[in-house]
Parts: sequence; structure tokens; C-alpha cells
Amino acid sequence: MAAWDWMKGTPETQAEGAGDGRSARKRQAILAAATDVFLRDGYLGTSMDEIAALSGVSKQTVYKHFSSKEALFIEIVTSMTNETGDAVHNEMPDIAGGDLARYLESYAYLQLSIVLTPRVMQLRRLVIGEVARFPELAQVLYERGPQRALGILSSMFERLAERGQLEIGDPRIAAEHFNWLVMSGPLNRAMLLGDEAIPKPAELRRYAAEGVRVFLAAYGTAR
Amino acid sequence: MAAWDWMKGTPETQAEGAGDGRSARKRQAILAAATDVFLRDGYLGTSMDEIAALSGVSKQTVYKHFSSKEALFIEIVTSMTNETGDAVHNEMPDIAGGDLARYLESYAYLQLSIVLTPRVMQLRRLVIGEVARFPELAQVLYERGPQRALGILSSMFERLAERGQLEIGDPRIAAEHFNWLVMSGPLNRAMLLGDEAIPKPAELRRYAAEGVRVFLAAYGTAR
DNA sequence: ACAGAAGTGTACTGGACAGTCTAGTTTTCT
DNA sequence: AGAAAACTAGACTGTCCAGTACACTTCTGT
Repeated sequence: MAAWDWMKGTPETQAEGAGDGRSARKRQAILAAATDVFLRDGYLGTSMDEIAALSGVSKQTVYKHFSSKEALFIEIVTSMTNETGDAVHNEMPDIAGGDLARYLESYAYLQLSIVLTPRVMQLRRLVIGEVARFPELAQVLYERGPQRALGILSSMFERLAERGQLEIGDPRIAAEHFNWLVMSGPLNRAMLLGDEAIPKPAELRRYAAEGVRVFLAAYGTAR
Repeated sequence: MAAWDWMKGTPETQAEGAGDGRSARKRQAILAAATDVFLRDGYLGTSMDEIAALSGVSKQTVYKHFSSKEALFIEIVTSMTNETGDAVHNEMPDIAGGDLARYLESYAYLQLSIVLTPRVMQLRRLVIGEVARFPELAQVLYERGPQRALGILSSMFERLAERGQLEIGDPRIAAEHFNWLVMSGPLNRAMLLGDEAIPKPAELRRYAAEGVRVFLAAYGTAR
């Protein structure tokens, strides 16, 4: 018996998402359909019957996998939140030598192009609309979203300050300024005006460049 | 007959909100109760029975004043949106001589203290959560909120640039940068973390000061 | 004082929806 | 092959809710 044989007996026990048995496939179908419907119609606006129908699954099966509408909702929102947060984290461009401005711009653009996406915007609207009903979900979104990005940014700025490439008092505040200089304009626009108001890539680059310009004017050392 | 007598015959015909007849009082009671409930429970989460009960009015009376739940909701959101927008507009501090930084700080603080209010935050959450169902409401909020403030700011910056007190390329972009430098941090925090996360006045002043500092570093002329 | 408007309370219609139950079918594992 | 587990279709329960109907009471302007 090989050393990894102990896994074979319980292929589904761990690694929640993976697996391709019938049950796992149905589960994925339910999650996919529920995600669409919740994002489109909101928590109260969504019915379990519709989720079942859209998943091509019976209502019973939905309830076999998820104990309640609430549980299904929480599962979906937290996993989407985590995925999005990870995306921002993983796609970090290298600190490659070269121009600081260029580096900051590429980071800003990356973040913009992950966040300013119909799905992510719908998630944000959904969670914000449910702050009163699901405060934990909003808190998680805040921590995995802005908070996490601010952490990354502020430690990056600290390093840059040590190298004399930035002149920074509180790196946390600098990170906030950077983040919102770049994101807030398009973010707020798209939050309220809907997904058609999401800027195209070229425009996102402009936002990134303008934000970085102002940031460096305030925090840069190269006068 | 005095010149103003022509008004006496139809005291309720104009001036929607004013008036103190029985009917007008009930109408106000309904609006007040409905505002509370909608802000607390959202559009779908609110029932007309609860509004009637909380207004101390019969359901019939509610429907005599407002043709449907939707109409009542729209009325409430638009009027709250307009009131808030007007508040920002009316409370403009004077362009008094004296320090530019001080002036910008006081403007920033004023805007912060109007927006970072439980009611206004709840309104924002409500409208954002209903973007898909009521896109017009979100659009109105965007225009009467951020858009209007940006208009005021950018014409103000234009004047200041003409006087040589600021050095500005596109005043619209400068206005966006100013606005979000000051507001985004606390706004996003409070949107997701709830009303207890609304900073106290002292902290709002700090946000105003930090934002203005960065803004002037990028756009100021006094080096 | 009195007519008409406004308001009350309660009951009702029609529909939706979360979650359960049942009886029978399909898939999977051994 | 055969048993256990998963799945299906559809009916069903209990509740909630927007909007209406009705018979009765209270205000208000003239």
C-alpha cells in the first residue's frame, strides 16, 4: 500500500470544491445557479425554487446540500469574496527595478481591472444592501477587500520609503490615499450607474495614471 | 381683498410638504414611518402593514396617499436624496480670505459630517442594494450626490487656479481627487462595517486635514 | 348643521415562498 | 448483483404580503 493510499477511501472528505462525482457535480451546479440568481435578484428577491430549476436539480437536492437559503447565501458570498481577494493578491506585479511610477501604475491598473468587473460590482452591491441582515458578510468583504489591499500596499510603501523612493509619514494613510485616488472615481460611478458604467481598459489606465501622478506629487521624492 | 388672498382658497394645492390639515399630518406620519422601515429593512423586507401600523394609520389611508409600495418607496428615496444634496450645497462655507488649506479643510469636514451620518449611509446602502430594481433612483443619487459636489468643487478650483492659488490641469479630475481623498476612507469603512463604524467628528477632521494635505501637495502652488 | 371627504378596522383575494414529505428512480460502491 | 445513498417530481403546510372591499366613524369647510 502506497503512502498516499489513505486518501482513496474518502475522496470527497476534504478539498470541498474539487471532485467530480455525481453529488459534487450537482453541488457545483447549485452553487453556480444560486450565485447568478442571488447576484441578479438579491437575497430576498431570490427563491429556492428558481435556484433549483436553474440548476437542473430538484429542490430536495438543494436542501440536501445546503441546510437553508441563508446557509447557501453565506457560502456563496464568502467564497466569492475570498476568490476575489485572492485574485488581487496573486496578480501582484513584480517589484522589478525600473520606473517607480510605471510600477505603481501597473499595480493600480491590475487592481482596477479585477474590481471593476460586473460580477465583483454585483457582489459589492449585494453585500452592501444586506449589511443590516448579514453584518458578518460585509465585515469579511471589508477585510478581504480594501483592508487586505491596504495591508499589502502599506508594507510595500514602507519598503519603498526605506529605499528613499518615497517620503511617507504613516504608511497606512499613504496606502489609503493611493488606493482611493485610483479606485474611487470609477468604483463609485459603477456602483450607482450599473455595469454599463464600468470603464473600458483604456480608461482604467487613465485613472491609474492620474491617481499615481497625484500620489507621487504628494509622497514621491524625485522633485 | 389683499393681494395675497388668492392663495387662501387652496392651501394644499402647492407646497407639497407643508400644511397641517389632518390629511397632511397623516401623510407626513406615513412618510416618516415608511422612511424608517425602508431604511431599516430594505425594499423587499418592508411590508405595507408594518408601515401602516407604525404610522398609526390604517392601511387604506396609506393607499389613499400613495398608489403602491413602489410609489411610496420612490417618493421617499428621491426626497431624501434631494434633501441631502441640498444640505451639502447650502452649507458651503464662505470663500473668506485667509488660509487656503483651512478653507478646504472646513469644506471637506462639512461634507464629511453631512454624508457620514447613519441616515445618509443607510440611504446609500439601500439605493445601492436596489440598483438593479430601481436604476433611476441610483442615477438620481449619483447626480445629486457625488456629481453635484464635483461640479461645485471643480468650478471652485477653476476660480482658485485663475487666482494662482492652485495649479490644475483638468479641474474635473482635481475635484474627483479632492473628493475621494477626503471621503473614501471613512465612507467605504462605514458602508461595510455599519453605523457604529462612522468616525467621530475629531476623526473626521483628521481625514479632512490629511486629504487636503495630499491634495495641496499635488495641486498647490505654495512650494 | 350637514354634506362630503378622509379615515378606521377587519376581513378577504390571490399569489408567492421556505421548507417538508412521499413514493418512486437512478447512481454508486462493494 | 444488491444495498445504500443520492436524486426526482410534485404535492403540501404554514406563513407572509400587496392590494382591495366594505361597513362604519370622524373631520372639516361652508
